[in-house]
Amino acid sequence: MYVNIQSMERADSTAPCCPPLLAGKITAAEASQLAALFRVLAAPARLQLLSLIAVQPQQEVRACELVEALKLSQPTVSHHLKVLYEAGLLEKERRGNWICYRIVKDRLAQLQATLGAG
Amino acid sequence: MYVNIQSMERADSTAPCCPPLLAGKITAAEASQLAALFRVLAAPARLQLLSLIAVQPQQEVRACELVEALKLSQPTVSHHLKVLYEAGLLEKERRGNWICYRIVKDRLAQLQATLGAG
DNA sequence: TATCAATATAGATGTGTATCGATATTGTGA
DNA sequence: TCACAATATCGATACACATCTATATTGATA
Repeated sequence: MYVNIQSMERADSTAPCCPPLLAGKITAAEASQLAALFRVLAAPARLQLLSLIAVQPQQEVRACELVEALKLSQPTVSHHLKVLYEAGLLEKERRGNWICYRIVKDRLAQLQATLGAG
Repeated sequence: MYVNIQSMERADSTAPCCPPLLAGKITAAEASQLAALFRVLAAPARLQLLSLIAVQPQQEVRACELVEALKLSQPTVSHHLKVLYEAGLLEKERRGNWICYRIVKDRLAQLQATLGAG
């Protein structure tokens, strides 16, 4: 029972994503949802994107800067940004020709919380 | 640059696994290692296994109990337990005919820490 | 409106892995 | 030593997805 992360609905980053992993028996559906989120983090390129965005002075980046930094093709970077966005881990904003991405820290904190005992 | 999780060396769960994701620019190698760890958690069956082990009164389970609980074949469960073990997330101990698994909480805490700002 | 830069989508390809049935291994006890 | 139970390994299959090139879309500006 998998959730295809390439066709995920945009996550609601205000709602808690999942119950703590160790605090009680999770259901198959919960496991599937949580696994889909971890799958988003299970790609080196996406971790590098998050890291790169986090170290920016303004905490945000234009997509084109990330293409240069990652040494991956523009479509590939665009794909990864979309996956992160749809997982609720990034938010974006158009500024003229550019699209600027920021990390949604709350969402990351939620995910972090699931690894605790709750 | 991927790390094949099906042929991972047993992780040293005493050594810190990875730098915090948001505290500085991580290298491609660090991203690859960390992604491999998240890939271990990116399977619903493995999350259910962790959850099931965590709720046991003694915090440990025999493998055969997990087969019944997960409704997956015995070889499949054995495979997932191996992946979790090699990632350093489980430890095991033979007791006669049985093999008992326990969660390595420190390892999980390390992983949790990487999702923070460090 | 036409052009250009930035970003997104489409389609194709190769690889990793979740799952299974069949079989091997290992340890216990008769 | 043999039979049985628990676990692990093997080989095959199907599918998700990371990546690419080519192309479409979008917004700004001349």
